[in-house]
Amino acid sequence: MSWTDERVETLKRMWAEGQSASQIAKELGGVTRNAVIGKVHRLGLSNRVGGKEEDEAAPAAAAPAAAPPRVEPPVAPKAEPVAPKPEPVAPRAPVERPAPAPVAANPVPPVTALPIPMRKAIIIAGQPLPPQPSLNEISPEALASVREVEKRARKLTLMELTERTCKWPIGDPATDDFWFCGLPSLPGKPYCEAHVGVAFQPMSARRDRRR
DNA sequence: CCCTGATTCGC
DNA sequence: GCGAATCAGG
Repeated sequence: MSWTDERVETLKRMWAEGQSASQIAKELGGVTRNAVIGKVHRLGLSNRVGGKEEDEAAPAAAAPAAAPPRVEPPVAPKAEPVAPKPEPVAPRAPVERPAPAPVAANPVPPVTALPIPMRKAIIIAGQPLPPQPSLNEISPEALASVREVEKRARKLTLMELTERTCKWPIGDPATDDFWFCGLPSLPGKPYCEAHVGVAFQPMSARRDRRR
């Protein structure tokens, strides 16, 4: 494989989006993460910050101003089928803010109101999300197992998931009370043993249990 | 052990 | 220019 314009473009885009070198390498295919990192450096965009190099006289303080973290509209936990190019939900990193927006419009800045910033309830772009079967469709044994396991869940965030961590979502995506199981996933499966148990069920058992 | 990016250096 | 090997770290 060679670095065609198109591949370089993809590299630049994903790197700008904050994707890791290994993720980019997987997307591109035919290259290792080392190759990606090497290319990144050669392109001179290793330092993910600063749109443009040097300029030391940087404005000492990037005044807080605290305006960006507005409440995001709750993202519907809809399963997104894996497509050749899963991309749609990636939150574009606002490299540059066009305009500060009408800050003055707000009479009294809520100093004490501290909006929870990190509530990235985004949809995973890897495997499809589990159907979250209703309780009466899960066998009592599996259910007990899952509840037990969820106490030991590693509570990973979306960004911390890898190919071998359980991607079973726990909690309400619309709140901060949300994380992913994160326990070791079964080889080739997106979930850990317990969650595979509730994710993949024989149709017969499923029908028998359904109301 | 899983992962991350940074650097080196033979090709 | 390329990227495997290696380094340094979480």
